[in-house]
Amino acid sequence: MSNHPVTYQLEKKEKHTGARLGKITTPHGTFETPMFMPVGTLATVKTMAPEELEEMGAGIILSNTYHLWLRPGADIVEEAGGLHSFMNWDKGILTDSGGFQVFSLAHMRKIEEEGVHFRSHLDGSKLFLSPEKAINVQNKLGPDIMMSFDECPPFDESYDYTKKSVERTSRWAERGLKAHQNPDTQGLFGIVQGGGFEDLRKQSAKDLTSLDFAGYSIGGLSVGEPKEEMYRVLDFTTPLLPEDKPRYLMGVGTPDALIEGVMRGVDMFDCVLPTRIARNGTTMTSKGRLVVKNAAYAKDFRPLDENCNCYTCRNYTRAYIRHLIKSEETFGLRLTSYHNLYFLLDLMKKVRQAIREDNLLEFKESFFEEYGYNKPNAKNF
RNA sequence: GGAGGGAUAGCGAAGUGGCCAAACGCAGCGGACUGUAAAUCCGUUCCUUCGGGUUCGUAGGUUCAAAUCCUACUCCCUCCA
Repeated sequence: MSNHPVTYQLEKKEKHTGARLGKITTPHGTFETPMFMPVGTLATVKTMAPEELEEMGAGIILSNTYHLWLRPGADIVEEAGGLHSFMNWDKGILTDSGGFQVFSLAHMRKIEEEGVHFRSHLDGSKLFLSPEKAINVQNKLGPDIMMSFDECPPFDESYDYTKKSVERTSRWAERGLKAHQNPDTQGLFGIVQGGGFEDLRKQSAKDLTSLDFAGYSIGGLSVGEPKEEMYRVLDFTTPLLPEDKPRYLMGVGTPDALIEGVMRGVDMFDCVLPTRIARNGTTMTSKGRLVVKNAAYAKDFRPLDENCNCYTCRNYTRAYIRHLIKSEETFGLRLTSYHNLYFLLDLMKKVRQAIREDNLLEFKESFFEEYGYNKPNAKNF
């Protein structure tokens, strides 16, 4: 096993669950885990300044290979001195490989053993992304953590197809590892796939852990399947991953799934949900979802969340934020984005504290109760 | 005083005898959103006991049938005096 530039240090495991408290060290600092990572696809967490992300406690953010490759192009980012310099963010950066776009742009791409042929979503031009190309681009972008180029099939894909896909993703992972040019400064993660099939998840985990990745992520979840299905898969998948490396559950960002994921031994999460719903006028609060753009808040002069200490909640009211959003003022989107990110980062902070104190189950119970997950027909993420 | 144009649902605006409870846009209301083709998308907005009932400035009329044709009236706009 070589020395990776990204390392995991386990501090303790919660007494009653599989939850892990730890630290991940990257060339751009150390952050505590479990951690939620804000998503900044195009080298910006939409509407947020890096200073604000730092202020709210983000230690690492995401960006995206496919999107940056198309615009502005990997060479420009490289010439700028890499992503950190380009976007003025000196903490951790993780780039997704473009694997998710194999899923989300499914109707304009074609998968082959060599790689994936895409149609650019920007101008329709023909593109080709391979495991080597994805690594090559990420080497130029210069994130602390790079992801292997994988295929993320739909959860309800057939066993036969999923099996073929898993095997190909494993081969792609190995090819990516070989193509990696900066193993001393950038860590590369492998992505476990396999849909809802236990033996395929096992196969995928076995293939990938036989290779020396800096960390492992669990992909192919949170793609529309019921939460119980995701938890079921996590139950048998996280135990397949090495104890001494980071575990990253991709695409998860609902409060309950974050806690459930932590209890099953996950260290890192990312999700566009908090920032996307924020831009669409919805917020997460300790009392559950609050659609601040709704008429009910027109004359509500309380903060979004009376238990929140974020910049938004310390200074602005629901009525004002609703007004801004209804008026399409960008400041409104900033305020809700700030709050939602703060909410999840703060949630993870509380989760870490609960692990430290061995009372994660109690914490979960009271959080769920407050948030409204225990109510029968509660509308919540 | 004279000549012409116009009044359509919350607003703007199509429609000029039947397929019109009336296109479309906006505004309003609600919903969706999970490794971001998303500051996007979807639904809905006369009343209703869901059978139907009342609408297209107002009042009459023609017609089997009128937002659409005719008459009068009211109001608005433009031009001329």
